Amino acid sequence: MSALDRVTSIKRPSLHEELIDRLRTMIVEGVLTAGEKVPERALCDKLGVSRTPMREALKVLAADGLLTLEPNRGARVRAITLDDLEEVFPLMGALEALAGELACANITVAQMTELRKTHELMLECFHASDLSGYFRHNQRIHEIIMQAAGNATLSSMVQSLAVRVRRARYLANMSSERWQQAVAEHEEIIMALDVRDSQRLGAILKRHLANKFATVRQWLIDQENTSAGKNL
Amino acid sequence: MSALDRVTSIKRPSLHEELIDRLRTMIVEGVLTAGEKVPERALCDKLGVSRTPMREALKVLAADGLLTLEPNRGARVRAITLDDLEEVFPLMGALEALAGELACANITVAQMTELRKTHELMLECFHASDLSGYFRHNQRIHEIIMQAAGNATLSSMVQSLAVRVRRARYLANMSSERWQQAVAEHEEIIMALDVRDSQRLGAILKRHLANKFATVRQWLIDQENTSAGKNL
DNA sequence: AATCTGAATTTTGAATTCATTATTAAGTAA
DNA sequence: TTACTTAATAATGAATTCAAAATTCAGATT
Repeated sequence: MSALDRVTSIKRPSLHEELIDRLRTMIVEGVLTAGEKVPERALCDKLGVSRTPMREALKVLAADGLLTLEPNRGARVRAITLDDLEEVFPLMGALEALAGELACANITVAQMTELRKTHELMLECFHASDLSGYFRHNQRIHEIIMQAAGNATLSSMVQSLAVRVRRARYLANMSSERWQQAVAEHEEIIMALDVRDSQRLGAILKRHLANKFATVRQWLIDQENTSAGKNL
Repeated sequence: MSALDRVTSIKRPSLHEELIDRLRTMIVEGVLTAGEKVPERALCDKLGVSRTPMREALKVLAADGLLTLEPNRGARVRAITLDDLEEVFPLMGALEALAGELACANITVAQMTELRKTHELMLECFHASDLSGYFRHNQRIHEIIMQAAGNATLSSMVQSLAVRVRRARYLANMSSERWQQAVAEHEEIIMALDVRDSQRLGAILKRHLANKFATVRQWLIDQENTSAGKNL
């Protein structure tokens, strides 16, 4: 095998794919807020593309559940409702549980090491009350588990659901007790993975998600009360 | 409430949505066979639409995993590989299990009645060796359970995965023992639902899917052996 | 003033056009 | 022949154009 074989081909992602990413990010970060109409023309001008690839991207994001397309009336950012959350969280729970079970069977030593390392870093952030750092490491931990599960289809499904939930800036809403609980759950996760107890890990992850749901749910309720109608 | 309120608005689905359905069906029914390049121009002519909505549809189907887009080289129908099946079936198992658990909590008397009725019809087809009738009723049973679960997000995810698997015409491959086993599993499903035993139902459905996997897997292996390389 | 009507404007859906990149075909040299 | 160029053709990706639908807004009517 020559060194040339390792040279990957130049990939210039097509415009519509780039737009899918850009728009998704804009939605997650709240640049495009829920309920709002997507200003197609303005976005095209701002991003320097024509309407064709933009509209292709909108179609894909709509199929993914981030937007709704109203016939002859353009796209709207889909709002997160309580009903949505009640649909999404049991699903996430089941999928994360599956990921955990698969990870028990497949996780490598290197991955286990990175997991422990990341967990340590997360703990430090917790003790330093560094919420955003905590969030980052927390996310990474779930990524490692998902990666260890080795199921790309599962991964992309969870990813898609996670995006829908992540738009909620619910973290600030986390009580100190809830935060402690979350950390404790993470300890359990590591332990179960350590002894490859897939049944237990699945159960923990399901519970972990259920508890997370309670936090997000409360955040959403608070949102609706403060800025009536104008939810995320 | 006046009678006018019950008049639903006229919905003319946009071209690209119609195309998504049409193309999906063509892929499931094998009109477009796996590995094959999607003849964009020809399809547009045949269906009487321009390339714009067609390409929008292709983008969506690609995001859904039915096609792959090769830059500057058009779309290809994604082939089902053994690896794919090994990813998809545990997922389907977990999702169907979740659907079963939710259905236990939510299924109505009417739905339970239809379920029993459909099960009876399916049994008749089984005894008459009517494979396609069996397939239809079988599919309907899973639909009823999914409907009873009352989770649209879950439903659409399972739908999307099911389409990917359904392209395999694996049914003809089902041995008489396997067929009997499948029927027995369905009896168990009905019983568990009857007594609302969600844990057991979940387990049965997971097992049911695992067994189905074995059948599809064998079908795929046979395929690869008979028509080498030219798989679905 | 409040509501209704209808023309002007904007936005959307889809066809068309255009530039770029692949594919095929034809010709040339070994 | 076989391999290698290069020209011709076809396809793809994206911008533009055009028709249909929605929205806005000025003026009419009560």
